[in-house]
Amino acid sequence: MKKRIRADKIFREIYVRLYKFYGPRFWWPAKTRLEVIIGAILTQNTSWKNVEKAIKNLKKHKVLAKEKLLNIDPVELAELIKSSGYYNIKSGRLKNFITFLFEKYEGSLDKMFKEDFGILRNNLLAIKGLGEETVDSILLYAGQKAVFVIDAYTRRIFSRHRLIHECDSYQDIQNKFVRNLKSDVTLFNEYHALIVELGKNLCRKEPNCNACPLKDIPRR
DNA sequence: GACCAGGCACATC
DNA sequence: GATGTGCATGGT
Repeated sequence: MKKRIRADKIFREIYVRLYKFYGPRFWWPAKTRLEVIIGAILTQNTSWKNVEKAIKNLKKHKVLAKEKLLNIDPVELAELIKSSGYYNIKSGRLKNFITFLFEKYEGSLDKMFKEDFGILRNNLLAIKGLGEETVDSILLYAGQKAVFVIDAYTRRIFSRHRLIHECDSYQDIQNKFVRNLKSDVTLFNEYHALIVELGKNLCRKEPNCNACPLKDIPRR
């Protein structure tokens, strides 16, 4: 009878392999917490390169500031973030977040992140346009909270190794990561960033490529 | 020109 | 609860 390898060993091994292969990712690629949050919203179903252009444009027009975002006309904002796609929708989503921040936390990210974790996560999820992935990215990368972010790459890669089912709910997949890893902000930060790196480089083009750092990870 | 990218809301069944 | 659709640019 073949001995079944413990899931936590595999989750750990995948992390170690990716880290050795790609090295630290220094995520999130942003200078401020506000920039992280804006990036998290703009990158919804969009390549990061297109988001970078939009953020650069916001900086150029000196709009990358809370009060400015609060007061700018949504149509004007949409124009500035055009390169990130879905610009009308995303302009509204940025507005929704910033309005929430001022109404609930007097425009202070410090106050917001001092909120009880469970309450904050639910508050953020109640904002129209912020789903689980966006909210968890904000909590982890802007708020330094130990939350594991699940995205399309995570689903694809981990279902391929039969550690999850691709159709599992977000919550189910997240629970699986949390159960099998030490709860640690730095680990969660790096792990998700490494998954994205792998996903961007190899995942679609050559799923069984020999150069893949996970090529002989045991499948369950 | 087709396909994809670090999602989400909403309609319909 | 599952499934389908609209939102849109820019790179390959």
